[in-house]
Amino acid sequence: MLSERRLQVLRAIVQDYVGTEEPVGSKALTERHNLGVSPATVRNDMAALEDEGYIAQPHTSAGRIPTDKGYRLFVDKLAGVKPMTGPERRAIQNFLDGAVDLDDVVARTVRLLAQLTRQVAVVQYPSLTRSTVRHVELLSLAPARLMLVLITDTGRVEQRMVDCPAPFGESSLADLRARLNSRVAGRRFSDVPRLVEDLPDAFEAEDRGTVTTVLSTLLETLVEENEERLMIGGTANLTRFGHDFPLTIRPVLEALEEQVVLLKLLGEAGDSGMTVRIGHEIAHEGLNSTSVVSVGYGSGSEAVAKLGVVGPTRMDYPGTMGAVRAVARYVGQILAES
Amino acid sequence: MLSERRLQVLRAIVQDYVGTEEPVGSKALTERHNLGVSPATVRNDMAALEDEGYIAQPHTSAGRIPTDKGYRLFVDKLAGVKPMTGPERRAIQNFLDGAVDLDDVVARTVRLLAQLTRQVAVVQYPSLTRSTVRHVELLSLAPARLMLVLITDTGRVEQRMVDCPAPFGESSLADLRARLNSRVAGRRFSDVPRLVEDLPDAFEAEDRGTVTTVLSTLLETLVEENEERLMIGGTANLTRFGHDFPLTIRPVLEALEEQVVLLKLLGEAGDSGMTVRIGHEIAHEGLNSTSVVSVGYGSGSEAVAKLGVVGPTRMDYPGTMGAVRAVARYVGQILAES
DNA sequence: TCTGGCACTCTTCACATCCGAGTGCCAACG
DNA sequence: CGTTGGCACTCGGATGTGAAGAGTGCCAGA
Repeated sequence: MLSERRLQVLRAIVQDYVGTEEPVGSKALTERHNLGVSPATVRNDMAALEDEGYIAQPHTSAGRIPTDKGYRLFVDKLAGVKPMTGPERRAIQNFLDGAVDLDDVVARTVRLLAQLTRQVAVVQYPSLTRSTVRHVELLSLAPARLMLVLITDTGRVEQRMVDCPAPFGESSLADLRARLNSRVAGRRFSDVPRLVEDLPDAFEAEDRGTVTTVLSTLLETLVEENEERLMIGGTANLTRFGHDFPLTIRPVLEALEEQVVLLKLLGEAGDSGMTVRIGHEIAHEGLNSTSVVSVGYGSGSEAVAKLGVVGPTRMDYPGTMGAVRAVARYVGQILAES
Repeated sequence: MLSERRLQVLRAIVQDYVGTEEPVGSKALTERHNLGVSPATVRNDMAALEDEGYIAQPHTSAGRIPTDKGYRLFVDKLAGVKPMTGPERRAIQNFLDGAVDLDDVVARTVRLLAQLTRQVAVVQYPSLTRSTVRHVELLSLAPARLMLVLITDTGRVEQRMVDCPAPFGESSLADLRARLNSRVAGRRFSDVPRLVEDLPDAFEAEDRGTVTTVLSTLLETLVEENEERLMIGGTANLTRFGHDFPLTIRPVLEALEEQVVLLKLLGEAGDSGMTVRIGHEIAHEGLNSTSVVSVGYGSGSEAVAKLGVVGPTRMDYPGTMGAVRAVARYVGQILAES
């Protein structure tokens, strides 16, 4: 087991390395942190830490840098979440309050996160599956062609074309619209299938085909999780990554363009609380030298989507976690209000 | 005036430089292009071209590279648009045909353009102002709260909340909905203001306030050009830019995140035909070492939005222009069908 | 007007060198 | 047993030198 002081040494190494971006040696450590021991002692501790795999040296006769395992220990045991200051909180709130619609909320959130953390921000649009239906609208575009519009409580709107098997009269349409809304408005998506199950029975035989088609289109829309979208921003911050550019940055940019990868990444994170994944803990190869800090956010007590940042493993974890948490909280408030 | 051969020399320089990314010298030129003259002659021509500002040498005793002015001449006079091959066209069409909705069309277009040109692709969502109204829907969310949903012929949907000055009955709502649609459905956005001008007169005094509010919200939505969105992709291709990375790539990434900049850029381009802007012809500073090839696309004969690519000034102009034009054409077809 | 020749300029690369930061080990000390 | 100072050792990075090569500009001649 690692002694208390060794943990302190590890913490100091992480902090210094995050600050300077350069391998940190024993002498510098004793100077910048008053550990109360000599460089020689620190060297012994470092050797032990290296044996355990928490730190490594890039070359012989260079300082040490933390390994993924080292960062993991740092995040889990050695560091807390650095709360935002009062002015910062206020700035966040002000900035988000200016949003006019859902797109704008998401866009502002991305910019805010990117600015606060100086890293790449990723914000998932509020997901359909966990939200509730505000309204379902049916429009007749042509005798046998309908448009289905679904409006959610988070302000999201989805539309689908429906080709009817048979012409569908205006009165039937009004009837269906009314019945549909009385059953599903205000309900959670997951409850909808059950609620509309027997709806076709209420209609004449000739309309039943159309009703069934409409319903199945509606259900498809509801479960269409792969339609989940996300917005990313702050990619320019990638240029602060390392000094050996093209190789470092390209795979990350490529991964960021693969929305599937990002969605999977966010999806894998625990549903509650903040999740930090470090370096090789991330399955995707291109992101092996990055860390991802993500958290769920939502309008109520429950998360409806996730947001987070992607940055170098060498990042300021406490600060980043603080910013992510704060932003998620305020976005949740904004969504609840609207 | 430049002689015919000097123009050929310029063309050869551009082609070689685009291919090799290295300054091109007189000897290499005569070897790769059979100009029928000796290196010494080419040297004289090069000196003349340099005097005129079409080419420059990075250092004494290096080959020449084209200047912005040189590229401009090349694009205007020396090169055509390289058409896509048959298989390429088919691949484009197949890929775009798979799209399920507007978002998907745009997303696919971006990916396609990025892949074809190996550069950064920018696609503007079909703009509101030039399209026509398919349907306007009004929903009552609360006694004095409406939701206005606008559906365009390009499949785009915009929604807005409307707070009414006074409660608005269901029958009035149905009335307004019907009147509104009979007037504006199928009309162009630009005609809408005129068409609904006298609509409030048809209502009772008590409802007039609400009707006016609804109308002004509708008009706001129509003119809200700043709401114009765009999608970008292929940023990973930036890593192929130059070898002196961070400095080259950062300002570009920053500019790409400023949607305002990009929208302005696309907006400035001529309405019809393809526009190529090269290097310093672009006002925005961060994009001074890039070129932008853009073109309008639309469902009919008229453009409803623009798309294009951003790449290094040293790009394959004929090929890029061919890809951009082809993609724009097919996207137009897809939009017209849906 | 084109061509071959020639001297000149610079960049690039490889190689050798030097300096210093940082380590590991060891013997001594409390 | 943990801590400390000393010391030899290792490498990486910076610096300098020299040779090679590419490319130019200019000039005299066809």
